[in-house]
Amino acid sequence: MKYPYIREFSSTLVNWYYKEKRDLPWRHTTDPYKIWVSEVMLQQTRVDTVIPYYHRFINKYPTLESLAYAPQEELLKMWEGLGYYSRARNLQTGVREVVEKYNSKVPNNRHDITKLKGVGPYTAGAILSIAYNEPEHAVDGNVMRVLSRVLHIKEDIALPKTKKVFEEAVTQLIFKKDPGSFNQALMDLGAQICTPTSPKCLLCPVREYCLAFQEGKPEELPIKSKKQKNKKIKYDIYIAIDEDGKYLLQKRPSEGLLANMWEFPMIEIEKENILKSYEIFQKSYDLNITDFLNDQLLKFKHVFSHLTWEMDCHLVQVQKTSKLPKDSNFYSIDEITKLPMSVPMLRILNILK
DNA sequence: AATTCGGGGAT
DNA sequence: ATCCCAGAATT
Repeated sequence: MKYPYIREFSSTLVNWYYKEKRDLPWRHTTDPYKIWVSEVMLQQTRVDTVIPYYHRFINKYPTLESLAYAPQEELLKMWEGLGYYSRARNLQTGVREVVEKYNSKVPNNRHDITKLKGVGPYTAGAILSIAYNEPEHAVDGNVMRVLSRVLHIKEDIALPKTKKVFEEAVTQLIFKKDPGSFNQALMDLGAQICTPTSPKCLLCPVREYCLAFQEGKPEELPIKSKKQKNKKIKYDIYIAIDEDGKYLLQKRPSEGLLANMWEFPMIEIEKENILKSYEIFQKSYDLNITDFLNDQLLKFKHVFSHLTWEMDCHLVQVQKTSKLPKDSNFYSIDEITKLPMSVPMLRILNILK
């Protein structure tokens, strides 16, 4: 399609951004490493959530090298509560690649930077445009919403191939004097004005260039199809205390959900189970429950994006055993506090404190 | 192309 | 409850 107001749209948008942009921590630097950290944290995560994590993370790991040499458990602890923990592991992998293969210089072209672990099309474009002033697209959900309205694009944004349409659009629209500001302006507009529901069109600096506003129904765009189904899994959680008052913890596998994070032992409740869950627990950890201290310590749900855990927590006294399974051990509360744990496990830990 | 990965805030 | 957020990796 032809969109006749490219120059006016782009300069108007950027001028609005210069005047109205939010004062965010990562907007005080052009260090590609720090921009990288911020962009990874911001993946599927709100600005307000990221800000305190960003400060603490940069304070702890101010340089590529400091992150490259950090112990993974310490890194995960820094990421604790932020979610999508593979982002942290992939970021460290990517940072190590830069230190080793690129002499600690973050690549300044899409070909090389996209090869880095955890750096996809969006993050590549964000780093290149913001840190290196390169005219590269950075299309996220925000940008697709804004441009679906401005350009009246009715293709399903849930389909992977649709993103190309927006990437090509940005490539044509981008403000080449200041690509980083242009990309961030699109996102700021999406966050503050062109919101998912009830967009503030009367405050929009580019509404006279917006085809959806002219059509009268900007809130009906973008079009997005699929909704994911949410499976439920029930667990009995065993908070097991030994004779020394220490608690049994299990480290999760190195792949999959909450990889390498610690948790109180979880026994999935399945209908076809013949044994009671406490029997399975005793058998798996090769120990004996000597006392059921509290069979209704805490019962709650935790909702992930693609599944829900229903957790029933039991406090039990156990006899210490010398043959615990791999990656499990007894720890004091102080020791537990230093280990990375998921939010539902932190909730249990808080009850114990 | 579809699924898997967290968690929280807005509606 | 539902949506969606400065997405990427895996299948």
